[in-house]
Amino acid sequence: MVDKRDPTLFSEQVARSIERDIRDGKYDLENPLPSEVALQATYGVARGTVRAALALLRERGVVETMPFRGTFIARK
Amino acid sequence: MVDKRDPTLFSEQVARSIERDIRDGKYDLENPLPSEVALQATYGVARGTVRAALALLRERGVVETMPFRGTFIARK
DNA sequence: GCGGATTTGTACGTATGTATG
DNA sequence: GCATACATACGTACAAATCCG
Repeated sequence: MVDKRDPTLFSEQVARSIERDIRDGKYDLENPLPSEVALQATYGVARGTVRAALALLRERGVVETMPFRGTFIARK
Repeated sequence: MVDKRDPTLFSEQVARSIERDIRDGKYDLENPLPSEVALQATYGVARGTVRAALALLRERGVVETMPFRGTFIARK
């Protein structure tokens, strides 16, 4: 869940949380991260916010999105 | 096998691979290409995806499908 | 010619991602 | 935030035509 009293943008909060989960080995390389709809429910934000967070992680080289397939951890 | 981390659509990946095999002389003109079920196993995708790939190759004039008989290399 | 196996054709349903209003 | 429409992909099931022992 996002902290609504944290001045950090929701999208940034979500991005950091997802990145933390990746670093903690919560996800594997072969399978996609939870869907946008699932993440939306997990963090209690709108789907657009989830997409913004994923866009940040793409820019940072943390994840890669495969059209129609899902978002994966970026391979180095 | 299809590369699940390649952003190219599965159907496009399969189509290119089949076309490559044809150009490499892997198949002959007299006999049908491997069946959809065989290709499904070869590439690790659903049959619908194989059919989508073959549809692409038909549009490109690479193959011809004989209903209930099989898909053949297109005669020029 | 018979009957089973094979192959393509068709139709669902589900899930996901994309795009738009 | 929500609704709609569409595309890709998977899985399943069955129908129809063909092939072959």
